[in-house]
Amino acid sequence: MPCYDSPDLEKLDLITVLRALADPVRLDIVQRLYALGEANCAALIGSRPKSSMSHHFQVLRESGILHTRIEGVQHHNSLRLQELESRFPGLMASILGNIEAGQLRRQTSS
Amino acid sequence: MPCYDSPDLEKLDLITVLRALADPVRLDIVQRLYALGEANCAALIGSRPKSSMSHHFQVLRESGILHTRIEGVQHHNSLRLQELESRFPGLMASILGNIEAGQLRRQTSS
DNA sequence: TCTATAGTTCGATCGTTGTCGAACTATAGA
DNA sequence: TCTATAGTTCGACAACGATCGAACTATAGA
Repeated sequence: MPCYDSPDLEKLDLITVLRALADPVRLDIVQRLYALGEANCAALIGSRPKSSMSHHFQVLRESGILHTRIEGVQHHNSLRLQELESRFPGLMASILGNIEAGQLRRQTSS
Repeated sequence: MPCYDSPDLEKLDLITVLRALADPVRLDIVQRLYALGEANCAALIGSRPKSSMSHHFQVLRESGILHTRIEGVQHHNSLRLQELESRFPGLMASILGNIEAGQLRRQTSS
């Protein structure tokens, strides 16, 4: 099982990112992941089947939104906020703005 | 032919807006519309068939991104930047940021 | 080595959406 | 009233994407 290397910054495509975010399940994953900081898949699945969620994680990974760190049998997911901010300034802040305004800038500027 | 009333601010849905933007043809329309300020359909069509473009305009209208002012036989389209900014702060700026940074704030704060 | 756990891959199904030609509607101008 | 123009609506088709069960892979722990 490889280490899921994330796509390079300059390869991130706005359409791809928007499409990845434009799904209720994935937007929920992104927003909860933001609240949690880092989480494994199980913590984000809820009641949906694993195969469905695995698909959504794959879309988020391949679009560059999500980074997956493998530790043993668990996959720790986190948002690539810095990379996304430098590639598409303000985008994630506006998406996450509904949750808690202002926190993203604080988090990414460190 | 009715006057295409735009959906109310509080009815705008983030998923719907993101889905509307997550299409290359529509994102192109939005970006060119931003550059032009206001334009009729013909000015934005390019080489595509009218029926395809009419579909995209409908999606953009119904999602709340676009406002259509009817004048005689022509439909004048413009972005609802103020409304979008107040409903989803920073979203359109980040989408349009690739084009010309800073101009959106200047335009919407007037 | 055996089992449980975490997550992926595969394949099928099904609803959604983009595309486009053809017919239609409505307005402006001759 | 006739014609041209601007754009919509309809219907068909194809492609894509979400969902989910079942089988699979890989690691941790007993």
